[in-house]
Amino acid sequence: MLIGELAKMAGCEVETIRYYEKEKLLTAPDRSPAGYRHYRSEHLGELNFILHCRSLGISLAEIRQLADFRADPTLACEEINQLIDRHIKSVHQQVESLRLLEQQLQVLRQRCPQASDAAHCGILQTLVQAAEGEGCACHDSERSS
Amino acid sequence: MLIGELAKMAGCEVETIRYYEKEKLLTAPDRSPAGYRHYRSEHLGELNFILHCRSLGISLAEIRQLADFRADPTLACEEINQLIDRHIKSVHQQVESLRLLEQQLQVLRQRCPQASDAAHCGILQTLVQAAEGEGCACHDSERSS
DNA sequence: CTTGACCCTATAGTAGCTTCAGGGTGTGAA
DNA sequence: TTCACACCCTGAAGCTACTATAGGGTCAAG
Ligand SMILES: [Zn+2]
Ligand SMILES: [Zn+2]
Ligand SMILES: [Zn+2]
Ligand SMILES: [Zn+2]
Repeated sequence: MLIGELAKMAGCEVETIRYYEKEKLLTAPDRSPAGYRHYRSEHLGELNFILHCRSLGISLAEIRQLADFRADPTLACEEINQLIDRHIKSVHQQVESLRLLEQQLQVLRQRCPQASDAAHCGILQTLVQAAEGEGCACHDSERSS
Repeated sequence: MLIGELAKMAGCEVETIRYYEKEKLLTAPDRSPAGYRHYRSEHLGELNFILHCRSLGISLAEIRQLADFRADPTLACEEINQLIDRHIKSVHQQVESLRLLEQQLQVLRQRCPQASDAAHCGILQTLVQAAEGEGCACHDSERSS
């Protein structure tokens, strides 16, 4: 299987595969005399493992760890669990801060209910006033709520 | 006011200020004979404007646009509103996808209720099986829900 | 006249790819 | 056979928004 076919089967870009190989996440395949990479089904498994972890937002460094645990399964379950726990925590924090952000943006958006020109844009006014240290609707709502 | 004082007043790093100047977000200040940057209160306003926008997750490219509207306020309120609307939409999408991600991670986590060794780690097993194309608890819960 | 806190520039590093430049390979058709 | 075209290769640069590092200059106090 050539790299383009592997990419199609796994649903990723050719460049991504080469990148994972360079980063030593994917074991290097055999090469044809012309230098073409030739993959087998085990490579598809490896690649899917990486892509699946990536779709869960797991970093390449963490995936490297997981792959090591996979290769040497005598220990480390506890570490795997902790890795996922840490990850859940950080995703949760991201969700919380983005939700706050969304609220702040909506408050800001309401400052300009109908469009006129920039001189009278409530959004721009709010941003400029905040820069002058006068407090802002968006971040003040955080305290008052 | 020297760069260190400005940084302290605005609550950012000195390097960040120099970076914004290089990116033409901040107007270049006068220099002392020795080459030191000397800032005035208007610079603090500019910098606070940028930092406040950044705290709302607005990109530097978008801040550049907003600063342009601020400089030439004859038009463009509608564009400002649209910029914020687009931004709210993208933040909202991020929140949604991260919430889904958190759910998936929690499903995955439950596959390993108690630690033993990696060979029996439900998390690792789930990830490996998913890579073999057998379907996974984490992403299948998406469909079943 | 030296110490230490500050300032300067230019460059490289971060994450996870994507894109580009500049070239080779392999196959089907004219 | 020779051409076109799709695919493959490498190495380097680009993306975001900074942060860090190297190597040096300035200034006030003691
Ligand atoms: Zn407006
Ligand atoms: Zn605000
Ligand atoms: Zn486990
Ligand atoms: Zn899954």
